[in-house]
Amino acid sequence: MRAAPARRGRDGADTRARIEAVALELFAQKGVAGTSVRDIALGVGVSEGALYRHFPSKEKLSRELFLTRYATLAAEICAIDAAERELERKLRAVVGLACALFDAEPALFAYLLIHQHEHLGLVPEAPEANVVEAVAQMLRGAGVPPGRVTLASAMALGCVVQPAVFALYGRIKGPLAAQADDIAAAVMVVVEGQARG
Amino acid sequence: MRAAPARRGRDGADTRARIEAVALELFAQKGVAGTSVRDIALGVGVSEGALYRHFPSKEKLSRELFLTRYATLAAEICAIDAAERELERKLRAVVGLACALFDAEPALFAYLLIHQHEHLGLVPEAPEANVVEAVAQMLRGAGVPPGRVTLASAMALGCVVQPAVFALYGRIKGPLAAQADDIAAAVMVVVEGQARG
DNA sequence: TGTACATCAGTGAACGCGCGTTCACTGATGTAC
DNA sequence: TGTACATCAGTGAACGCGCGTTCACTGATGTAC
Repeated sequence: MRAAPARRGRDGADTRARIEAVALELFAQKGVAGTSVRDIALGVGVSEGALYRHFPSKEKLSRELFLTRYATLAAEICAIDAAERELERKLRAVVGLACALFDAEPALFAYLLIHQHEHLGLVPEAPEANVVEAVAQMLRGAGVPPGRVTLASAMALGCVVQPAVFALYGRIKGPLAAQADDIAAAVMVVVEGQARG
Repeated sequence: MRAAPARRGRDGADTRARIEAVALELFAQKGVAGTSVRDIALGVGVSEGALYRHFPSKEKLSRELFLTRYATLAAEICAIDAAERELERKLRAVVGLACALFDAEPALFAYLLIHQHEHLGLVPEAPEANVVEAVAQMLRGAGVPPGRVTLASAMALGCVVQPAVFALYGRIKGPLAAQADDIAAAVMVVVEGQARG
C-alpha cells in the first residue's frame, strides 16, 4: 500500500523536505535506532532506495537534522541578543521563543532534547550555531562575571529545558507558552544571583 | 583473549554485579542500542549465553538498571525530606547528594540522564521510586502552592540536571560538588519565587 | 519545432552483516541418605 | 565418610531476522542543435 501515487520528475526538493519531516517525527517518537530506513520510506511514500538520493546514510540524515535545527535556534537567540538592550527583555524574548517553538513543533523540540547526546560532540563552538554558546554570550554581555557564565548558562538553560521535558511527558499540561512569564522570571533571578556573585 | 580464567561454581551474584557494572558503563558511553550483548560479555569476561542466566534480555537489563538506580536516588531524596525540617537545609542536602553522586559515579549519572527517555514511561508514581515525585512532594510540603508545584519542581530539577550535563561534556570542569553551594542557592530563589507566586 | 541525448528522482529486489537469543552440553558445588 | 543425584553458572556454536545499503534499471524532464 503506497501512500501517494509517487510523483515523478524533478521535484526533488519537495521529497527531501518530506523525508526530513517524517524522519524528525519518527526519530522523536521512537529514537534514531528504533526507526528504520524502511519506516521513513513508508512514511514518505517512497522506496528505501530513494532516500539515498537525498542523504548518504541514515546517520548523516539524523545528524544533519540535528545540527541545522540546533543552529537555527542558536541564531535566533543571537538575533534577540543583538536586538534587545535590557537583560530582562532579552531573557523574556528567548524564553518566549523557546516556548513558542515547543508548542509549534513539539517533535522538533523533542528530537533536539532527547537526541542531543548523540550529536552535541559535533556542534561548532560559534554562538550562531550553538545554543549553549549563544546563551553564554548573552549572559557575558549582560555583565555576568566570566568565571560564573558557564554555571549561570547551565542553570538558565535548565529552567527552560526541564519544564519542556515535563511538558513532553504530560506533567505540564497546555501550551508551554502559558508558563513563559514564570519561567522568564525564574531565569532572571537565577542570572541576577550569579551576576551579583 | 579472555579477561579472567572464568571462575566456576556458585558465585552467581558476583557475576551479576559485574554484568551490571560493565553494562552501565557501556550503556552510558555508547548508548543501549550502540552496545551489543557481545560487548558486555567481552567486558565481563564471560560468554554471551551466560548473560541470559542473569537477565532475560538486553532490554530488561537496561530497564532494570535504570529503574533500580532511579528509585534509589528518589528514596534518598525522600529520606532527606523526612530528616530535615527547614526547606533551605533540605535543598542543600539534595543538591549536595546529586553532586556527590555525579562525582562518585559519573557513568551511572550519565546513564540516568541520557537514557531517561527510554524508561521514564515505566517509572512508578510513588515518590520513593520517582525522582520527580520525590522533589514535588518536598516542595509541596514546604508550602509551594499546589498549582505551582510542577513547574517549581521542573525548574529546580533543571538547575541541577543541566549543570550535570555541562559537566558531562567538560564545559564545567572539576568536581560538581564545588558548585553545589551556588546551585543550591539558585534552586532556593527559584523555589521561593514560585512559593510567593 | 523536432530529434537525440543528458540528467536525475525514483523503483524494487537483493545483498550480507551484525545482532539478540537459543540450546545442548559441561563441570563444580550442594544435598540426601 | 562415601556415593548418587540435583542444581546451576557457565560455554560456544549456531540460529534466523531485520537492518542499512547497493545497484541495475525506468521514465519524466531539461537542454543543445
